[in-house]
Amino acid sequence: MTIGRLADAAGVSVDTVRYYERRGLLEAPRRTAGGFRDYDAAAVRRLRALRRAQALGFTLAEAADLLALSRDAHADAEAVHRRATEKIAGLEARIAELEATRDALAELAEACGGRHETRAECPILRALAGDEA
Amino acid sequence: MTIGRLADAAGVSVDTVRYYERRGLLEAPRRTAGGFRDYDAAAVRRLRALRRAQALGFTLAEAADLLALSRDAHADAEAVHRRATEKIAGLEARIAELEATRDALAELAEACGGRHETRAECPILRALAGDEA
DNA sequence: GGGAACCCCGGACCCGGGTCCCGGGCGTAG
DNA sequence: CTACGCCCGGGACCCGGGTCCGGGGTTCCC
Repeated sequence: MTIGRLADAAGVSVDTVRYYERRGLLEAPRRTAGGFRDYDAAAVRRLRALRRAQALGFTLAEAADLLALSRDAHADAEAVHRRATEKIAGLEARIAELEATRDALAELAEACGGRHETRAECPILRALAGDEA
Repeated sequence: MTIGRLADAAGVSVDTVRYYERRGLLEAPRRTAGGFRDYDAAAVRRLRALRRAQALGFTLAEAADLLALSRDAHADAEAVHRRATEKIAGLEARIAELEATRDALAELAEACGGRHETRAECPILRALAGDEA
């Protein structure tokens, strides 16, 4: 299977596949006589697994790490569970940050409302100017 | 006021001030005879306002845009309000994405639990492998 | 066997928001 | 007048995850 077919099968671009190989996330496949990469079905599974891990919020490095755990030896399912728990905590933290930002902005937007005050009175502009008192 | 004092006053680094100037977010100040940047109190206010806008979730370009609105002519407070509303929507969308990711991961983590199944049974690893059925 | 479609490699570039480094020039207190 | 700290410009580099490009070689179908 050529890189193009692998890419199609996994729903990524050819460039992405080569990029993953450079990053060490995807093993370098054997080559045809002409030098073309030649992949097997395992590569499709691996690539899809990487994408699923990514969709679950893991970075590429973390995804590779997770897959290594699943491949390595006597499955350390506890380690996998820990990675997941940490990632959830990270997501929660990020969500909390964004919510705090959203709340602050929503409060200002509401105070501002549809009312078209002059710029000196717009709560948003006042907040930016530092009129917090 | 030198760039170092401005940076201290606004709580950013000297490099950041120069970076903002390069980006056109901060007006190039006048210079001393020796070529040093010489800032006034307005620069401190401007820099702080940029940082506040950033803290409210705006990118630097958006922050500059907002400040331009507040400076321009007969305050178009409605435009400011619209920018805020759009940004809130963007934040909500991002939060929803992260929550979906978190929920998916939390579900897997709970199914996995503390129980140390073999890797073939760990729901997280199974999900990565594509065993969704 | 011809030509279209695909693949090779390596490097440059993108987003956003900076940080770090270098060699050399100011500015000021002692 | 000297020493030390701050400043100058400009370019390179960081994170993460890719994308795009150019010039050339390979495969495969008709």
